[in-house]
Amino acid sequence: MLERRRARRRVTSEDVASQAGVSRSAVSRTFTPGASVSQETRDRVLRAAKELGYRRNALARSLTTNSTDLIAVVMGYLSSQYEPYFFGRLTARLQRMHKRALLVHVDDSDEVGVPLLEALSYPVEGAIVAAGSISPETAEECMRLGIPLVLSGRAIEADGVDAVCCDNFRGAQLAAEALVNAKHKRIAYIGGKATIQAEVERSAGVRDGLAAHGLSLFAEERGDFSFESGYRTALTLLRADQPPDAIFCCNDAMAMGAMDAARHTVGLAVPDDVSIIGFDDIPMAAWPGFNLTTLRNPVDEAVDNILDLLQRRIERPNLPPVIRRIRPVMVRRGSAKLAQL
Amino acid sequence: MLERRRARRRVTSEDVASQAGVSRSAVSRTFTPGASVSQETRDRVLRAAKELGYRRNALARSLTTNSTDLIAVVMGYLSSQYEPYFFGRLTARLQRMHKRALLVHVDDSDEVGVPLLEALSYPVEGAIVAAGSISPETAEECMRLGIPLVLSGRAIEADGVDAVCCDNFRGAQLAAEALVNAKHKRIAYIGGKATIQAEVERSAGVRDGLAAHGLSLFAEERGDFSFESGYRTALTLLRADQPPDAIFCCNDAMAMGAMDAARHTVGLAVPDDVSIIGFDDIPMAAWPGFNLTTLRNPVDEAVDNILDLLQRRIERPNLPPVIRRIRPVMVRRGSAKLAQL
DNA sequence: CTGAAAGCGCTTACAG
DNA sequence: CTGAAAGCGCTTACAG
Repeated sequence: MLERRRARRRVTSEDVASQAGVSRSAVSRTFTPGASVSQETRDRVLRAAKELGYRRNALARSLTTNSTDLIAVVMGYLSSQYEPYFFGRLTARLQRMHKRALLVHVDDSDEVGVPLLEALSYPVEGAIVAAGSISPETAEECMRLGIPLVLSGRAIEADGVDAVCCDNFRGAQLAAEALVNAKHKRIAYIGGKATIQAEVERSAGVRDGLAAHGLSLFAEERGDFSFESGYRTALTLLRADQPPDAIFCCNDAMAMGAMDAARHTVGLAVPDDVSIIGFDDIPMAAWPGFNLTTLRNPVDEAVDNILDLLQRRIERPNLPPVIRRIRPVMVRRGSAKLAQL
Repeated sequence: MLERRRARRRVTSEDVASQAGVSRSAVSRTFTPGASVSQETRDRVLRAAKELGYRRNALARSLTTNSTDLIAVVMGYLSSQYEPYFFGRLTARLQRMHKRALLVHVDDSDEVGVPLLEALSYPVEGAIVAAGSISPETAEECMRLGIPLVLSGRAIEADGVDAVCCDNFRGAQLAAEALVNAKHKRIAYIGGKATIQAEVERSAGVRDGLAAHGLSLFAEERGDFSFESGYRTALTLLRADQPPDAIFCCNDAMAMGAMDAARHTVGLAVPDDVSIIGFDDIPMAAWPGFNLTTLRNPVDEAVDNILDLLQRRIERPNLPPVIRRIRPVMVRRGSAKLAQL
């Protein structure tokens, strides 16, 4: 019975101190790199700590050191193929930096305000927003609380808020140019949800790329970034009297849906009858069945930049806000007929 | 300049108290549901809190209440398609229970010991292990620290450790039976990494299901759960002099790889030339291009059970350990010729 | 209903 | 190098 109650109460530095016959200060010092403790004291403390199973309480510690190593990370359902890939990298890197991710879940298109602010009752050192949308008011509130904010894939103009985004406009321009150079004449676009920044920018980019050659979009549909929506909208495009000879899709999942529609349902060859280009270069894009030509949205580079900006702003909270744009690169695989380089 | 310094220091209950002209106790009470405060005091505190942008510090609070609402969650790179799906659900549910996930990242096949134990310096109320492997020693250590542990998809025998797993053996049996009933004669198996529990159990199950009808595996290959490995090993099977007429794969990703190999590379029709069955029923299995027949590993049911067990053990730490098995269900789509039900 | 005080588990000047 | 003491931001008996 005694055993049981003992198991439940966490061992404290006081326990270790009395077991080792030293003060709590000595215990604290042995676990603080660089603090001055004699070898003998240190050994006794270490021994006692081991016997008792002591682990210092990071929270109690943070109360005095004022550093928690906690970073709030806002994520959604990870339902796209891109998100989990990004997220896995991000959390791995965070851990390597000895920071801990405190998760905030938001339904994908919700404003992050309430759940994020709730999470901020834990004294995090910063927050990374990689899902949902964030209002200027929420950003302002974080600023007031002194919590540095870094947005991923979404940018707003606000003091103390940094962002890293793919250069979506440029990427879509590249896709349009490559398609035009390969003599495609009827270039269609399948967009994502109109409220999402990536859609706005990619949509503008493809139009701009076409306009530079005196062309405009031959046809256009709107999906919701899901495979299914790519499949469905591609069907509409490909069954028209005049089908497109190329489709640029706002993300890879929709591009894959479009490939499926062309090949399995309409009976068209890709890329011989229709070229298809996606965006993101998720791992699945390289699968032989898809072998998708796409614009790579470089995950590691994005993660590096996010962490770098966060660090910077933790150290110097009053820096002017920055938006870093990551250059996408064209990955040529088999789903589009493109001119030789 | 003063402004700046003010922004950096977090507003405390002391600040609110003096602004409102009340004691810290009063502040604490207004934020503690059910505590007795007069309406007037409450109003003044609320007003002051709002003006100052006060948010009570969950960590400082936890020091006295002894409850942090923090749950450590061990995850990997989310590289399979199943993991992010599972993980998104888990964190959503956790948040709805007003628990916060503290993330622990492990490289997928590593032992979780070091990173998990490090995370436990934060006073979490429990831990969920959904990636990596866990040694009895690590489990024992968690037990000593009084941290309830629930494993997902992996089971070990240890006091104070609960687990929820798919009934993999049963699922694989079902696949074997369905294939035999549909008169397949040459049934092959593509396994996953031999060290993973799901592989061990699914492999045993398919053999058992076959043996019940006097059959045994016609051929066998080993992949690593990735699409690529399914593709590669299926190629070997299908290019043999005597190819199988059915392939059961240890997970959906490999089954999709096998489908791709059959259709795009070898030129075989699925299911007319070869039936293919996967395991898990990841969202992608339903995509038209795959339309994969598979065993559903029910995510929501798993999550419910994990959370239920965790709750139970937090309340009653000394309960005997339990392993809950979730029944998989056969999802009949188009990738396998099966007998009518 | 309210406030002064003790306490949660730690760290860090301070004095020795 | 070491320990006693104060303090981090909160909560909770206790007394009024």
